[in-house]
Amino acid sequence: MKNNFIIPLPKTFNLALCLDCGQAFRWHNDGSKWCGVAYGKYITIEQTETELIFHNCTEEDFNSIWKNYFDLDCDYEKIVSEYDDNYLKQAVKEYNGIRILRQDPWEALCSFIISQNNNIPRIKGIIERLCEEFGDGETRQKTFPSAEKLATLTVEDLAPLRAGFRAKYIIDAAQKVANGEIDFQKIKNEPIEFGREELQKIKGVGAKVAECTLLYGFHKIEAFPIDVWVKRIMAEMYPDGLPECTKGTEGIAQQYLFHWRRMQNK
DNA sequence: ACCCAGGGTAACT
DNA sequence: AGTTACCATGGG
Repeated sequence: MKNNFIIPLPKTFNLALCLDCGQAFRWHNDGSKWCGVAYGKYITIEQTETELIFHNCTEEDFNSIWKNYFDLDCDYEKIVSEYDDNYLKQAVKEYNGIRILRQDPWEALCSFIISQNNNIPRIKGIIERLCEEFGDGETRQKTFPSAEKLATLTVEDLAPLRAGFRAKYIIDAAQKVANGEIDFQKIKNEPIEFGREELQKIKGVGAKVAECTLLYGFHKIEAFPIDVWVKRIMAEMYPDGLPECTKGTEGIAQQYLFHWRRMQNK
């Protein structure tokens, strides 16, 4: 039985919002704790009034995985405090504490390929079946299968996922990543425009999926994915474009606006 | 039964 | 260069 690792609740941090605002698809709430897998590790996390509790977690795992995953070195308070726009201020007022998770690039790419023309509950289902079928580890705690693993499979092998027309896109992405045709290290280091062009060489990856991959998988926070909800936001609120205060951190504004606008319809 | 979903592709004008 | 049908599947 390992010990828990506990830190004071960071400023501008809300665990439930981070994990359930449509950027990551492998987390679920069991009542008080959030359970999920990232970077090959299963964990349960709990947010209290004053603390963040990482259950069965060593200090080493916190420092090498979770501190980075939750982007704890980034000063979100400073970023959202510079919003001088009424819509953004309202979104932050209602949903303060959303952060852009630093997800694994391959998981982000594969997840958002699956997301196309799909709804979030079903995206989660397909990804869950993908991990259960082809990931490693214990049931319900399996790792996200690597590109190398998926590159050995065929479209027919993916039938149990019920991913529809997306199956062929998953295979193509896995092959191009596994054989080095797509170089994640270079995408990480080069300006965002390189990643945009590179990722769209994959079948089934267009502007939007590329943008999501760059934002969530490579932490290019200037990326600005435009899905049907953001399209509505732009038409309804920003016909002349985003306000100046979001320059350079458009992806963070996007996440607040996306979640805010989606919640309005419920 | 119907419309829609964190879109992309290919085949049209 | 700018539209549009079609793609699998299932949630609401």
